[in-house]
Amino acid sequence: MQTNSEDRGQKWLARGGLRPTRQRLALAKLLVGDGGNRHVTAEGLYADARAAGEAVSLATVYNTLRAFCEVGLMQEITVDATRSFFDTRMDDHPHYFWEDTSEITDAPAEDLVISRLPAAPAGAELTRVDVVLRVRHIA
Amino acid sequence: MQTNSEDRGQKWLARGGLRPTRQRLALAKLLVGDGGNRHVTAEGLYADARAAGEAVSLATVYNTLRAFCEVGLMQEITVDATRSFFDTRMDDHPHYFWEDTSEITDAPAEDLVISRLPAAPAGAELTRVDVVLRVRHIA
DNA sequence: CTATGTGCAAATCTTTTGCAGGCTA
DNA sequence: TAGCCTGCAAAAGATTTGCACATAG
Repeated sequence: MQTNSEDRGQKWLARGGLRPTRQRLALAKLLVGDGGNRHVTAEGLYADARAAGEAVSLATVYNTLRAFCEVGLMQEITVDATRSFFDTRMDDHPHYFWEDTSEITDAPAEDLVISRLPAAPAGAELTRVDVVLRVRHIA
Repeated sequence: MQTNSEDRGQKWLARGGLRPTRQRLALAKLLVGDGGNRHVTAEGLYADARAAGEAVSLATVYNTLRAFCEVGLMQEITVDATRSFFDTRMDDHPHYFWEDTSEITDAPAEDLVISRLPAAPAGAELTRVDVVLRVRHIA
């Protein structure tokens, strides 16, 4: 129901310590309102917001996604050199990247087992391991 | 020696079935002349070419890298949303991405063992598995 | 000779930024 | 009220493209 998804967005936003402005609440609701994880591009979220009748500018969508990432509410996923994707799920998990439609979906983390991993080179520390399974719809 | 690296570039180019123009030979020589694998950006290779005294335009570098990828001489690596990287090594291998300097280096493939991998979703086929180890220089 | 390839500049696309006005705490 | 936010438009980067000229086969 509506109220529930609004609450969820509000709490989520509060967790990041960000001011609950109208625009941020609207975007938060779109992002976590239904509970599921979303993988969005700035343009895509902007389109969703407009479709939902929310008045938000594209620049604000960019700034807001960036802000959400900075406070640890989301993370950026790099799979396509031409577009940035953002994920509401914060744990380290693998993704499917659909090359023909440029979409991202979660891959089942329990089905990925890395039994050996290269160590970080001397003088370096490992910050994250990105695993992207590139897939394509069968013709 | 010079002749050797020129030969190498020439043969490499021929393998792709591309016409050996002056510009392509120059870039090929820079890319595979010393035998090692290179990870370059268009801007970076352009700078190298100019430094080597080769007259090549930036647009041609872009077009040429794209052409090399199309004929299977190189592959694009996606690790940074703002820049495209190209790799002369064609097998599927992991990379280190240095977050602080935006550089890419090869990670030892033998140290990566994936004992279980998520299957491609129904109706899809797996084309590649990208593994990027993000690292950072220790302060 | 004909099809490709090249170079320049302009165009495109995504993302960021400057600045004036608006709103939360 | 003070400081953070927002929106618009302009700026900034990276990459691509149109078109006239050059060149490999």
